[in-house]
This record gives sequence, structure tokens and C-alpha cells, in this order.
Amino acid sequence: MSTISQTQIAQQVVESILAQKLAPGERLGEQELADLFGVSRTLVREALMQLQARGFVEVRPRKGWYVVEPTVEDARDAFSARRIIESGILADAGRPLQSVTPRLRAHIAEEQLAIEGADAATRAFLLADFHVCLAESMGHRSLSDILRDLTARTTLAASLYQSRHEASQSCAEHESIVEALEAGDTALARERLLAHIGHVEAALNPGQPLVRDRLRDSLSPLAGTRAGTDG
Amino acid sequence: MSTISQTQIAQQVVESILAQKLAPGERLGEQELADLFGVSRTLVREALMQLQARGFVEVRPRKGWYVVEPTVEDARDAFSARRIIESGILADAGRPLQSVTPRLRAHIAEEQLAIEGADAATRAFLLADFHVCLAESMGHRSLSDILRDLTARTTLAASLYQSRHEASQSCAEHESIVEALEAGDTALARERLLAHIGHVEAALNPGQPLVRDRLRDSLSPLAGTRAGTDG
DNA sequence: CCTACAGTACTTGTATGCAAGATTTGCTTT
DNA sequence: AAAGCAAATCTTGCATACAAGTACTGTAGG
Repeated sequence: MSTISQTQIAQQVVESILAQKLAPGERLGEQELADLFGVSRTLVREALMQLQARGFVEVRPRKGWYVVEPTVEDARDAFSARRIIESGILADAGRPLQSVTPRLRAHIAEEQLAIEGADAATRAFLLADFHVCLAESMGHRSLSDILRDLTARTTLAASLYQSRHEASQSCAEHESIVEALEAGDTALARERLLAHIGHVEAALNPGQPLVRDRLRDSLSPLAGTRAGTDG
Repeated sequence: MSTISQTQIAQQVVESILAQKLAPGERLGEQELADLFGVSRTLVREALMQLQARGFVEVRPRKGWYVVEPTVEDARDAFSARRIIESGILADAGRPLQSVTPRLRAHIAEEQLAIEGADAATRAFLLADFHVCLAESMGHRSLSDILRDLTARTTLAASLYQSRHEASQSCAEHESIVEALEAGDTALARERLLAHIGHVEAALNPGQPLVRDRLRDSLSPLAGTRAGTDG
């Protein structure tokens, strides 16, 4: 077993959030994580501090660490930021797009494979990662880092507000964006990108956030199958 | 003496960076900071971890923490990101601008006061903060956080690459931007904003980064005024 | 005089220990 | 039986202790 760094711990938590393996509001016990990764609480704390700075987790004093639960307003703000950044990237894009589209094509191929075969976690991760790849392909290092966090936030909101957006539709829209880029029509690509983000945002149900209570979830289908073991 | 939190430590370091009290490449000893703030190394480390996640400091293993030294490429990338985000904010701005311009006016008044009376540190901080205020005034919470980090990075680059940009010019440009906003002409405001960022970026001298060696700086004007005290 | 080397001091990396606070559990009381 | 209260348990907050590695200094040798 290899020793693990606090950066790797943070990265793994972020990926779990993006893959919706960690639900918003979920508690992250320091000792629990420490045992899980086989390190001391110190490293876990340092990792959680980094994630706090990036807006993924929050700490309630003497209570514990929790995955953030974006409000509807937070979600709208994140979507708005994404619209501005991503459309700006396309508006700013120069001509030599032939060098970037192959990578995006490859990413879409991955998405399609995931939609056919993989679990929902991988799907959600890849669909969000497309937008990071877009920024990265255009050479925007800062913005790709920023979008990694912003897409995580919108993904979190999607899992909170019961987004009914279809993965296959997102993938198709990604493809249409890349097609426009391949045709050299960045204006069309930008238009399609904005429509795509709009669709994802519109899929959010602004009702009551569904507080996924792990206990109730586990007990809802069947309860008390055997009550004989306890004293 | 009040007890201080790791978030406050991080904030203070960021402000010192923005105010150019901390030069790029400067070493940040854990014990040194701990003594300075009157806390243990643990808190300092946690604060530095947050700053690492936000891209302000980096750690060289077993060597120490250092304020990041952006390369010219890093600086160009940060400016590019700022252009996209800030121009996007203005392009996206709705009509009710009368409610936001007073705050910006007040900020500019602060800038002018600082230019007349305050030190270079306060000036640099306020000039960068204008752009954060702009985002905040338009209601973009995420983007204002992001711009706080991006402007810090460009400020850092300015102090590294010997920017000769005049504070008074920046302030005047800020004013012209707000004037356009007051006139309801967001397109003109956007144009002026882009020109402003361009001016700041152009002031960067892409030559050799000036490695501010604190020791040599201290010794350059006068050296060995009195050599009698040491054995 | 310059170079190679060993010892020393200092810095970060990680774990552990202890204190403060919050929650839960079980008991008592009404 | 329900509500209130108190003890116990668990969690984070912070500091300290120790391990590991780096840089420096002084010395010996060429």
C-alpha cells in the first residue's frame, strides 16, 4: 500500500463529488476518512482545508465537515459564471481549431461509451469534464481550473435538485458544439453551448431540495426483516 | 490579544501579496509565521494549504513555502482569463445600472485618496479590488471570488516584471468605465475595460524577472556603517 | 587556494495527545 | 408515557513531539 498525499486525498474527494458518490450535505468525518485512507487526521484536515478554500466542503464548528449544499441561488450564480466564461472562451477562440477538435472528439467518444456501459457516476463526471477539456484545449489553464470547480458546483446542484437531464442529450449537444467548431463557426458553437448550459440549468427542479437521508434511504424498501438478534 | 483563525491568517497573507508587501518568490517559514501570529505551526500550515489550493503559494518539499512566481506565460493566461470574465460580465449586464454605479464611484474616490496620500501597497490593493467590486456589484458572487484570485495573480506578475503602469492612469480608466456604465452604454464600458486591461498587461516588461533578494536590497545603499560590535 | 567531506542546525512532514464543545443516551421526575 | 436533565461519548480544534530530509559550516586534504 502506497502512502498518499493530502493533495491526492482532496482530488479523490472532488472526483467523488463530481461522480455524485458524495451527496451534498453528506458528513465527512475526519477520523472516518483517515481510517479509509490509512493516514492520520492531520492529512485529512489539510485536504479538507484545501477543499474548503475551493468551496466544496464547509465546516460547522465542533460538528464536522459537510459537502456543501448549494442553494438554488448558488446554482444560478454558478451557471451564470459558466455561461460567461465558456461563451467567452469560444468568442475568444482563434482560427486554428483543427488542433483542438480531435481531443474533444475523443472525449465525446468516451462519453458515449460511458452512456452505454458505465455507471451514472462515470457519466456525470465525463459530462462535466467535457467543459473543462474545452477550456484546456483552447489553452486557458486558469479557466480550466476554474471550470473544474464551477462544473462541480453545478453537478452538485443537479444532484440536489433532482435534475432530470438526460445524459445522452448532453452528449449529443456536446457533439453539435464540436461540429460547429470543426466547421470553423465559433459563433454557432457559442450559441449551441449557451443553449446546452441553459438546458442543463432548466432541468433543475427549484422545489424543495431533496435531503438524501442515508438512513431513511436504506430503510425505505424493507425494514425489520429479522428482529431476533438484538437483546 | 485575540486568537486568530487560519482563515484570517490566509486572508492576511493574500492581502499582503496584493499590497505587494510579499514579493513573489519570497519564503514563508512556518515557524516564522506561527511566531508572528502567535499560534502553532498547525494553523499556519492549514492556512498555507488553502492558499496553495488557490494558487498563491507553492511548497517545495522539505524546503519551504514560497509566494508563487508567475512566469510571463502564467501572467498572460491570467490576463486572458480576466479579459474573458470581466468583459463577459459587462456584456451580460442588465439595465438597472444606477444601483451599482454609486458603489463603484465610492471605490474610485477611495482610489484617488490613496493615490494622493497612501502608500503603494494600498494603491495596488485598491486598484485590483475595483475589478472585484465590479463583479460583485453586478451580483456575480462566484466570479468576484475568482477575480480576487486572478487580480492577485496579475498584481504579482506586475511586481515581478517591473510594471511601469501609473496608478493615476488606472484610476482614470476606472472612472471612464464607470462613466460609460452611468450612461447606460455597456458596450462602451466593455471596450474601455478591455483597453484598460490591455494597458496594464502591456506595461509588463517581459524581460528577466527581477528576483528581489531581500538581503541585497537591504545592503545596496549603505553597507558596513559600523563594524565594531562583532568579535 | 580550492575542493571534498563530515557534522550540525534548521525546516518541513506526519502522527499523537489533550482540551473544548456538541450530540446522544439513559435515567429521573412529573 | 412524555418531558427534562445529567452523564457519557464522540467530534473537532489546536498544540506539541518526533521523524526525515536539506542546507550550511567548518575542517581536512590535495
